[in-house]
Parts: sequence; structure tokens; C-alpha cells
Amino acid sequence: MLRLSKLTDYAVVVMVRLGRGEAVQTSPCIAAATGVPEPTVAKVLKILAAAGLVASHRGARGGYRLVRPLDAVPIADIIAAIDGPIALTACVDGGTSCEAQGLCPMRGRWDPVNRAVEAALVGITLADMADPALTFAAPAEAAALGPLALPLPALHVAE
Amino acid sequence: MLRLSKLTDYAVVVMVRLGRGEAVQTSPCIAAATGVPEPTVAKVLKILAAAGLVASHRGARGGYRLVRPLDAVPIADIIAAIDGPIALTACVDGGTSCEAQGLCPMRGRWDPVNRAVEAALVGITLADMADPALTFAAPAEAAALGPLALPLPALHVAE
DNA sequence: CGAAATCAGGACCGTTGCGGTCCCCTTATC
DNA sequence: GATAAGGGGACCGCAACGGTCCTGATTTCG
Repeated sequence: MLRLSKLTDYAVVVMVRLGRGEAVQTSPCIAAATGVPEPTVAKVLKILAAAGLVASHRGARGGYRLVRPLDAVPIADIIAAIDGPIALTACVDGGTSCEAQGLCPMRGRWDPVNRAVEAALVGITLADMADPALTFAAPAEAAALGPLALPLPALHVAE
Repeated sequence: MLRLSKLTDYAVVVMVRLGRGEAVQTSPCIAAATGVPEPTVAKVLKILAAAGLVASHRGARGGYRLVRPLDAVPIADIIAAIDGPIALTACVDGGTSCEAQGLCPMRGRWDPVNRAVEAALVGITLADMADPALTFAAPAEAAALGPLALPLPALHVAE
């Protein structure tokens, strides 16, 4: 399905959350605010920190903060940080050894596709994804919306 | 990784092969010509036939043939046929039930990303991937950029 | 100076989905 | 009727991912 990992989804949630409220936030705090399990939030933040997308501060009163504002972070960066470099197939970039090296008719043929996809992903920033009015429903509001309502009649689908 | 399945890669190889040589070809024949294992070729062709991308003819002297010429088959169709609809995350298209339904802050937020990616993939046809000489870029900007530019400064915003 | 808070970095499993193969049935040609 | 070919599954092993937890390093605060 061309699916990207769930962690990436969480990463976007976490990043957007970091873009609001306090400048420095701890992972338990973010977990509480987003509803994402705390260990997972911690894991995501570690990865994002390693990728340089967030800055960390250890010790008491530590936490994480954004390095760049949301509108300067293309979604492609998040995907690259979590899922690795954007590469649709294994045999891209000419480095890997496609077993059927000699007769593989697709050598390098996917590169333009990769570039087109990457270009599309570079053109969308986290700010674009965070924009809408509702943005965050903290657990409290969520409860207010109803426990498990939402038959989900395909709203939001801007099309 | 944003990786798409290997089967999709094979599908492209097979489709391109179908676009050359005999109009009707059998799966063993295609397997021999491409180097892809025969059972896998057969599997791919069955899927492509179910998706209407190739037409099959049973019985002796049967085989497969293209329904549309290569330049009328966007790569997006192949991906959709093999990997399912293009949907980066699970919570798209409003059908699936995100467990944290009420408080998921990302509801519908991935839609523009999906559409951008899909647009990029619709703009590339199998003919583009089959023609060795042609290094095409993404749809609209490609013409503006010139024949084979795109060392990837990467910026075509999706809107 | 000690205690608490917080991140860093792995190790560790269960599940899932995918890649790949095989089998039997139906259909069409010869 | 014999044979060639696709149709539609079932089946299994593996790798990758999601998710959790533990131990250690670092900083602040009492």
C-alpha cells in the first residue's frame, strides 16, 4: 500500500504538539496531551532527536523542543528520520546488488519515481498538516465527543 | 523506507516485457525473458489481470496481452493493483477504525499528502520507465524544467 | 551533597505481512 | 480426447515492525 510506518504518524503528532504550548516539553507530558502511549512517544522523540529535528535537554526540568518551526519541516524529513531514506524499491541508488544484476531490466528505472515522490513530500510541511482549527483534542475533549462515537462518515476528505 | 512491495517491481518488469515482442505472451515465456521466477510471474499476472491491466486468454495458445499501451498506464495503477490503494497511513479514507478514534489528532490530516504522492505517481507512465533514453521529471514542472533536469533541488509543492 | 527528574541507548518479544512455492481445477486449442 | 495454458486458492518461513522495558548518564533542585 505504499504504507509508511505507524511511528511516522506518531512522529507527526508529536512534532505538531511540540509546536504548541510550552517551548520545552517532556515526553510524559506529550504522551498525556496526545493520547499516544508514553514509551512510544519516548521512542519517537529519541529518533527525532538523533535526526536533529528536535533538541533534547537532560536532567530535571529537561525535555524536548523544536529545532525548526513547523513550517520549516517538510514531511519528507519526518519520513526519512523514522523510516529511513525514501526509496520505493530495494534496487535504487545503484549501490545495492540486485541478484539478477545483469538482466534486471529495471536498473535505475525507479529513480525518477522516487524523486517525484520525494519532491511531493518535500513540498508539504508540518504546518500544513497542523493547520485546521481543531488540531488537538486532549483526552478531556475527546471524552466530550463521545466514547466511541464516530461511525466516521468520511468527513475531512477534502475532495 | 516508504517501500513498496517487490511484487510491484516485478509487475513493472512484466508489464514492460508485455509491451515488447509478441502481443500475446505466456507466463513461462515472460519468466524466461525477464529472469523473474515463473511462479512469481504467474502470480503477478493473475493480479494484474484481476485489476484489468492485462487481458488473459486461457487454453492452449493462450497467454496475456496488454489492455492499454504502456504510455497509457500510470505507475500509480500498478501500485494500486499490487499493493492496494495508495494510502500512507491506516487512518485514511475514513473506513478504518482508528482505535483512538476520538482523540486522534491526525484525522484526515494525511489526505493532502496522499494526494500529492498519488499525483506524482499518476504523472509517470510505464512507457516513461521503459524508455532508457528518457529521464523525465514530474508532470507539470517537467516541461518547464526541460527534458532531463531535476538533480533534485526538489520543490514542486502539491498545493 | 544527595535525591529526583529526565533523556540515551539498547535488548527483548509477539504479531503481522510479505515473498515465494505448490496444488488442483477450469478453459481452450489441436 | 489430449494437451497447453490460466484461475484461484492454500500454505509456510522469514524478516520487519510495533511496542515495552531496563539500565545508565546527565542535569537540576532541595
